[in-house]
Amino acid sequence: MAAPLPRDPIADAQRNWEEHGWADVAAPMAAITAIMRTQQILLARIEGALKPFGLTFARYELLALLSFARSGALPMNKASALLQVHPTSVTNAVDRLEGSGLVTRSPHPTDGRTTLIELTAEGRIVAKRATAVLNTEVFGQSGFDAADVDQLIRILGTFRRNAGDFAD
Amino acid sequence: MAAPLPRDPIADAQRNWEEHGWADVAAPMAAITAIMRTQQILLARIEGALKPFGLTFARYELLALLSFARSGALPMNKASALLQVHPTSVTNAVDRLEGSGLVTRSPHPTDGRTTLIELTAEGRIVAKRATAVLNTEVFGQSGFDAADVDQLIRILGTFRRNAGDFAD
DNA sequence: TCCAAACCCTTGGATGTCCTAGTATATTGC
DNA sequence: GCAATATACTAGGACATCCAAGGGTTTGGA
Repeated sequence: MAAPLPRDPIADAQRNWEEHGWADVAAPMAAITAIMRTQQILLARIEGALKPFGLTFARYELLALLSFARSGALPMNKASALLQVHPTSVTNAVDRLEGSGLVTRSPHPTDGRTTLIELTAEGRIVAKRATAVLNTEVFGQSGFDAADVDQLIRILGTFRRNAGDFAD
Repeated sequence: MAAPLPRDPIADAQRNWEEHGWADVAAPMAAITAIMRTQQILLARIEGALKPFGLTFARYELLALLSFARSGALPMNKASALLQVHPTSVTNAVDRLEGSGLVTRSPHPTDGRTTLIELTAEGRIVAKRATAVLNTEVFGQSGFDAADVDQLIRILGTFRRNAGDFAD
């Protein structure tokens, strides 16, 4: 782990923005940069917790999504839409999960264009165990207090809705 | 742009967590997932704004950092620390920026191990123009209201400090 | 009926991130 | 003064993401 910096680099950037005549957008710049950095920190924690399972976050998300589907199966395009990633990213994740024996591909019964992704028995077990570890090691120790968690859910929920993620 | 989903997939995930007996970590899970998704949306906006300049966010960050350095030059390891990315990521960014003629590498005057990255005249101009576009198209239209921006800066600042980013 | 438009998935290419190693230079301790 | 340790950067590899393009399947209007 790198030694902490003496000062917050994002606060410094905000000051730079203000001094260069961009005071009107300095705060949003700092907030957005902080989101980028926070994502990086959280992703590293998540990947670390998943490593023992041979999973990455992208693959875990797909596994978790399938485990919540009634039938344990979903069309590729549905998974792409729900995970909000490019279809090729799903292809990539399925290739690797299939290689690990955690999911299988099968043809859609009525639509020849569609491929169904299905959880294997082992995939279901791994999803359960990985979730337990993530809950304990990451989500249970997020470092956000309860009130801030609520704030984040509210603020980011509004943002995502305005960005066109969902209509709700 | 994909059509909005009928419902918020993260809120659905939160409900799933609660129904499976993980109610105690359902909210932090939702907050963290929302941060991941928000980062993805913001990154796409930023990359879109930078595309006309032939820049990516990683390269822009390095350019911006250099433009705020008094001398317009920084050692690679300093840049790595301030941008909080792996040294190899800086090597990669410098390779490409150097190829575009926006920065140059030069030996450190006293430490033979160190390489200085220096902004070229063109690099300085591009940095300035790219910043102007980002300010107008992204930071100036973040979709966060002023009060929420303050909340984000506070919440994520505390998080980053606790994560060991800075001592401040 | 039949062909064009729409849709689904995959392949190939470009980028970025990190990790592990390896090379070169500095610094430290005996 | 010299060997051991620490630091700085780069090369190569694994993954993930997106875009552009291509081939197969469906759907819908002429």
